[in-house]
Amino acid sequence: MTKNITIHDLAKVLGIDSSTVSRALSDSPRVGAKTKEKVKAKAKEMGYQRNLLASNLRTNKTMTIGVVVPFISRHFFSEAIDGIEQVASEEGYRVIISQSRDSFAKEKEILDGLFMNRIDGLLISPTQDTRDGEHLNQFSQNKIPVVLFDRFYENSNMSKVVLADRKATYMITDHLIKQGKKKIFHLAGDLESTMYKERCTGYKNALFDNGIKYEKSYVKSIELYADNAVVAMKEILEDKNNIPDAIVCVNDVTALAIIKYLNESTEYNVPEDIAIAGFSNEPASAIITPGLTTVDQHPFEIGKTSSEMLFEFIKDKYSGDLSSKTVVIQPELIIRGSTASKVIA
Amino acid sequence: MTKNITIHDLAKVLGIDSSTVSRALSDSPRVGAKTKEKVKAKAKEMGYQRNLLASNLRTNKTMTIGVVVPFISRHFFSEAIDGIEQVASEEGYRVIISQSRDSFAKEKEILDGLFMNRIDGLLISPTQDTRDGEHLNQFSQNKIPVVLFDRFYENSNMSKVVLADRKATYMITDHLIKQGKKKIFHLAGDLESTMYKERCTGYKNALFDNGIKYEKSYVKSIELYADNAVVAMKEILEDKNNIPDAIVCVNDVTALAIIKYLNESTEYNVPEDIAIAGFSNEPASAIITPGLTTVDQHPFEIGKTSSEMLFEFIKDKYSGDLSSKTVVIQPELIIRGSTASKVIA
DNA sequence: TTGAAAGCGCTAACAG
DNA sequence: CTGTTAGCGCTTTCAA
Repeated sequence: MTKNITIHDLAKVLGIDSSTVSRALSDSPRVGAKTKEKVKAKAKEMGYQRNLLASNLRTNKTMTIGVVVPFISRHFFSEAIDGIEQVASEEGYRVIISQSRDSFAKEKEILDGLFMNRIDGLLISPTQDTRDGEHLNQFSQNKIPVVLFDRFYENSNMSKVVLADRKATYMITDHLIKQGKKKIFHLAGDLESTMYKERCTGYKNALFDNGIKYEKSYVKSIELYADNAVVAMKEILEDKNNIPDAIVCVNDVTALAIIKYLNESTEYNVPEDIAIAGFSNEPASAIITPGLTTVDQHPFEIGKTSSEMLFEFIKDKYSGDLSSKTVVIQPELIIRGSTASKVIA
Repeated sequence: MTKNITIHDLAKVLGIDSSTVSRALSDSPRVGAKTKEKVKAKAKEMGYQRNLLASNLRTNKTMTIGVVVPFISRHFFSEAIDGIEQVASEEGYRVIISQSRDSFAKEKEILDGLFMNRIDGLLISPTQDTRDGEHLNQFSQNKIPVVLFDRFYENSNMSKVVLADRKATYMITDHLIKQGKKKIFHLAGDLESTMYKERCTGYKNALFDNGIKYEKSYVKSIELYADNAVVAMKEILEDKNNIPDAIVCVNDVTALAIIKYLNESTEYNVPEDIAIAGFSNEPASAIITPGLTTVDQHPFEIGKTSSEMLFEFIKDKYSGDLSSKTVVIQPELIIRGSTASKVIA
């Protein structure tokens, strides 16, 4: 191990004090121009690389933010991370990314680790099971700003950037109604979760505003995997007297699976017999035939916005209150063939 | 800012020395059981959180690895990162993830930053433009292990985990030939890049081994975006006397775009008239109709394997040489409808 | 404009 | 089993 060279090594070689070297390297105005040059030249020559561990310990800043998401590889999160990383990198910050795999215990562990590493700020999209922000207190108490994004828990007064989930499903459902659909089912996720509850509410509200009676039995709550969606669809089709003419799915994966299933293995066609709508605008939704009507969550923008908010807080550290702030990102309805009305189709 | 409490605070309260506290907290065998308990209880009571900056500075280890990829949100990389993060987390390491956006300058900047943060190991999938490993020397010189994954540069003697790219396109091309295709084009990427060159070689070799003459004009090198693929396809179709019966695309995005274009806007159908094959097995390739024949790169496994290799090196730090090691991941041919032969179709 | 000196919070000899 | 002591490499008063 070639010993890393330090400011003391530089100082010795140059015959000056290490504090001067330190100042020179950080462009302090309190050091002579010639000295500065000499120091920098020597530093480059000797391949000096500042030890940020020492620097951070001293200054109690790390220029690093933590990001915690349930699953890194999910389209939504990887796009959001892209946005976060971009902003952070412009601000000169590094990003530590961890995934909780939707385990509350792991999330807690990660947060402790990040705290011990003295991150300057935290962006987190909490676990499904995260029902309160107890484990985030260590950050707030030490004036380390926290911004939640996408997911959050109720009664939280922390700052957050979220999608107008309710509005999104409202837009979709309303669109279906305008296409002439009457019997609209909703394939929901876990209704204990704030997010899926909101989406369900959007669906209900759209029905209500259009004078359509809400039928509780039209809402099927499942674990959101492709296979489960097909199973649920089969069950729905068993009641021949009660075949839906549209289904509002709470994500794209289930919607895509249902389209494939209906078109390839049943007598029902999409969209002629049953219209299908998804949620997320994943890449595949533009590829399938017919194209999947869905809603774009603008994940990159959510990441970017939450990250920008975080840096506002980081910079305001001394000036202001870290009072709760909420930004709501607007969904965008993407209309494709899977919900075309019979007339148009 | 509630001042963070330190081992000294604990020591004072308990009336013992801070070094004993330190030992107790790290479960050193050289401290009494009762003392250990007392210390730990007090630590929990007072909400003590170890300052890893100080610890790391002292031990010269950070329990952190760096990961650098061109684009975080690309399916391949986000899956690979998933694998990396999983292994790292099991090993008790944190992961700093950065994206170079395929800019060599940014990559260099990132690496300097990671070095200054004294990461314990580095996983990197270099930029297209990275032609040598000069900027990686600071790591190797300080015995910080580096593992390249997916991409690498030629003449590098660094350890790496890569896909058998050449074999992958060989398998695809061979499959097409077995399906009776004779006039097989290749839609390639930048042929200056090692990876795309390899893929092109696989295509050529398969032709050769099957006694089919290689026609230089059948290889079109483009920037790999959907739009460009369609443009290239149009150009190809202009020569009515020379319509291909199959196209080996160097990625899925271009293949998907071409299938959509051919089936929706031309007289040619996939696979009856022209068979199309992709590369990557992205989610959408299973969704499109017909399904896209492609090759799975096992990105998660590539990430996992490279990460495991890195930790081997990290642990071997004192025992052994960091000699160059290469693991080649085998591609998996995924056959779907887009290359079905006329007979079968 | 520069130097001297202290200390961030922790760990690890060494000593007892 | 526990305490003393030194120091990781840096920044930052304070003094000159």
